[in-house]
Amino acid sequence: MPDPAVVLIEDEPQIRRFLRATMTREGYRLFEATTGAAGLVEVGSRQPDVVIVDLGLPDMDGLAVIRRLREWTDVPVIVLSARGQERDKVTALDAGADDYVSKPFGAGELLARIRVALRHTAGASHAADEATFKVGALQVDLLHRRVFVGDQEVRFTPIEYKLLTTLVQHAGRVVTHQQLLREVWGPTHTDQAHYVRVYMGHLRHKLEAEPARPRYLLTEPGVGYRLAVE
Amino acid sequence: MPDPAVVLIEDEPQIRRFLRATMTREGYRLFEATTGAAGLVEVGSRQPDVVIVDLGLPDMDGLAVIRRLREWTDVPVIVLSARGQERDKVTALDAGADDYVSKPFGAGELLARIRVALRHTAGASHAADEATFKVGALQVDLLHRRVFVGDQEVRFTPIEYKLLTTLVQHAGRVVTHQQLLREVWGPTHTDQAHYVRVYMGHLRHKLEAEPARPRYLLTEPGVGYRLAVE
DNA sequence: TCGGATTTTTACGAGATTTTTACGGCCGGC
DNA sequence: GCCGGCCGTAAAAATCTCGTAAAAATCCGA
Repeated sequence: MPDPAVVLIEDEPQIRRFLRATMTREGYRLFEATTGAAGLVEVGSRQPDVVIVDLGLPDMDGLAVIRRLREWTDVPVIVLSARGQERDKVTALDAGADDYVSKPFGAGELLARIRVALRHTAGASHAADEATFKVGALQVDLLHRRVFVGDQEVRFTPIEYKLLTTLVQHAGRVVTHQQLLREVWGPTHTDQAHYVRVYMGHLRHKLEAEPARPRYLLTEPGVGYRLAVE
Repeated sequence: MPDPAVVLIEDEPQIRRFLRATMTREGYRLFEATTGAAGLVEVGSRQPDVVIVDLGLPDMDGLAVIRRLREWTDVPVIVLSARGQERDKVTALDAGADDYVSKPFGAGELLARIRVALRHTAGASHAADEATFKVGALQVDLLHRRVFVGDQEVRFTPIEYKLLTTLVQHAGRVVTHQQLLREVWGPTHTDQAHYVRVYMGHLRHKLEAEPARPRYLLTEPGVGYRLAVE
């Protein structure tokens, strides 16, 4: 493996300088971003092996950054935070973070936790996924939250988009009604199976040339739905 | 997934009691060991989804436990420790631990970190699950829930598919009517033996070249059915 | 607060699936 | 040979699922 790449999303110059020094000394390639928005772009373009994100960012909540990342990548995310409250930790970890380090932290500990994260991805091959999914004329840009059919952009409501990305993450495999309800509407709505039918109708209406004969959004009768792959 | 299994290696009765209460309440199956040696045995026999190990054990160093575990398993290990020194954390993490929680800790944080560990293994098994059953021209792709005869895809209703996969899971062995009814229709229908005959007919009609002379779905008269292997 | 967008509910017909029923053949025991 | 149980097949009946439309409730930004 070449030197591991790390994206650091952090606004405090002091901490950035400190980490830049340690990380480069340890042989990491470090890419920095000072806002959440810039960080998301950086992760998309650099495809790093680890992301370190501060919870207190100027433009958007660090939690939102984690959730946006998790829409399209499984890259390990380590949270830095000035707040050491248990509630903050639980929220961040459940939002998709892999580790949580409270400030002030020691360089040694952070580096050790980065090594743990790298060990994890060494086993799993798909550390850095592709950020756009394509099949036929359909194109889903998970990084920028944009969807195209041919060169025509299609707009979606939040639930429609979440439903689509859930299918994208399991593209080619069947996703059960239960799974979709849990992922999109939360674990409390797993009995409202008709929600899925209604919204799958919306998606087909917007994406398919012939909504009644879907090419991408396939029904698996009695089980759930499947997004076609090439 | 059934309830996740956790092995706890910890000598302090107070902490054991505390964790026993919280973990069972959260729906985990907890197995306890009070010494490192017993812990290693417990992990070997229970094959848990997560291991929690205290660094200060009476018989052997917690670090040694971690190293011994890493000789043969990648199961996530979360370290509990009274010592919060950075040096201890680095040593434990580099020895193979996946996470390090200092005492005193909150139940919420530990549970959240356990969920992170479970997420990791869920993703890993996912990728490794390249399970497809083959015999002759028949091909059952369990991961994608697709079945082929030759290169022709065959579609199945939920019950048909469940019946087929039940046979696949015991391929080469006889599966009794009772067993099939219990697995497919649930324990309340074990007296409707003709269901199996009707549906076995469907399967043969869809899979066999000559349904009357089955090559894959064999009848074991008076007992049940058997799926042929090479 | 208003108006539009979005989500949640409700209803229903077409079609697929499951369940039930019926019947004919086969085989071993009597 | 006759009978009863087991097996396979077919088809009718009951039930459930899916897609669709549209009304009602809710949310959200101006």
